[in-house]
Amino acid sequence: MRQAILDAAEGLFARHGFYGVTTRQVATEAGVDTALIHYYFGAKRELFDAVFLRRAEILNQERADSMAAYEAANPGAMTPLGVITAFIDPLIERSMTGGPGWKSYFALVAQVNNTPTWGGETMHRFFDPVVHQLVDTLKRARPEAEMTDLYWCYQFLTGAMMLTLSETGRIDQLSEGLCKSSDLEAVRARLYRYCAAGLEALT
Amino acid sequence: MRQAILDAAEGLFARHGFYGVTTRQVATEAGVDTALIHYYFGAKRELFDAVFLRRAEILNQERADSMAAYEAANPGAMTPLGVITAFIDPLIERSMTGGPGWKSYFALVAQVNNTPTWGGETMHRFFDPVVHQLVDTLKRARPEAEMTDLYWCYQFLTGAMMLTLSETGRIDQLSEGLCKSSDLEAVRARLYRYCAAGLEALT
DNA sequence: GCGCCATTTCATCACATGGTGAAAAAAGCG
DNA sequence: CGCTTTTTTCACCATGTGATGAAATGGCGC
Repeated sequence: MRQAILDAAEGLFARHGFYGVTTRQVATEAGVDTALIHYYFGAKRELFDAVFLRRAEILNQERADSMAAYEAANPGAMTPLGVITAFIDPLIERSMTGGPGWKSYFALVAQVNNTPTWGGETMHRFFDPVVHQLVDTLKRARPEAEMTDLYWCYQFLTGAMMLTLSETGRIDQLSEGLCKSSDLEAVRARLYRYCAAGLEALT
Repeated sequence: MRQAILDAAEGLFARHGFYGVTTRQVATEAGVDTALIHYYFGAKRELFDAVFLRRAEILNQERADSMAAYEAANPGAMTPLGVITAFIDPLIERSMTGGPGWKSYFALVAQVNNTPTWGGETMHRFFDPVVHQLVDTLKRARPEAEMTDLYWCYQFLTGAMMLTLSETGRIDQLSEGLCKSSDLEAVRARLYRYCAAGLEALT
């Protein structure tokens, strides 16, 4: 039941945001009583945090491993493209093969990422260590780069990446079917190079 | 009063999103009665659209003019950097000198941009023409580029740009004060080159 | 002053909201 | 089986929600 509640909450929060979802909707979707949500998670916000944490832990582990593996395999010969690929690819992979729960999750993170009041603080709580690992690894790949530039690069990267992973369907409508949000192979073929080239241009 | 309501709604929607704001809060903030909101705008969603439309019109005009002026000044010698600068700079300029209302507005657009269900549709309704102008102009600057690549470039660009313009404070916390969300000159010095280099790398 | 209009306030409705405590059911265990 | 503990349901509360229609207020030409 605990997992069923998390799954239902994840999907709903992803579609309508924190305030756009009621505990009753979550309960109905999960097929349980409203009170059960409070029994397991307490207040609504704590449920949200539980949803957020569940996959964040997995993601942080995979990304840390991915970057560490890349660095170990290319001692002294790291490129920004390689580091960035190691940083992003675990997410693309999960989105492509992890099932609909992961798609919802990324849409959720994208919203939080762009939420002013508590979004920055939430991202900070769950994702800061792995981002610092990215920036530090990039610094080792390009020692002459300024830290400020690297942080800005991360900002641009995460904005582009999360919007793309959230698959809002905007690009489908805009390009009149030429591009498809769901075509993550097309993203893979472009996003990494895009971000790497941007970084090279700034350093 | 009409403007006061729009201002209050804009600030609140930007901070808490559509569902995170009640008509009563808007009324209190604007110093008017709840019923007045319905008198002027009808349903809550129509109020939201009115907020969204007010500055979208200004923005679309300025961006269209900016890109047209660039093209007129550089016949046959356009660069992606120039086109992208002409596309983004009006927003940066407004955010820097337009007052707090504009800052709220960009935070609002950033959220809508990342909203799955109705976000794509809303962006489509208000901003599609000027984006098509961007893509078409880029195509004239780089005729050999594929349209699909240009659309993806726009997707990455808008993700990076809107997250940055929403000034969530995340980069401040992440970089421990090294970078400041509010330092739009720092953004100007980096974002244009970043996006232009990304585009060149894909074409 | 007076009628006419747009604007603003007031009182209120029907319903949704997050949350709670007690009771019921199910599961673990000798 | 009996007993305890965990899990699930039920009934309910206080408050907040978007929205409405009637009444009051204000400005303005005459």
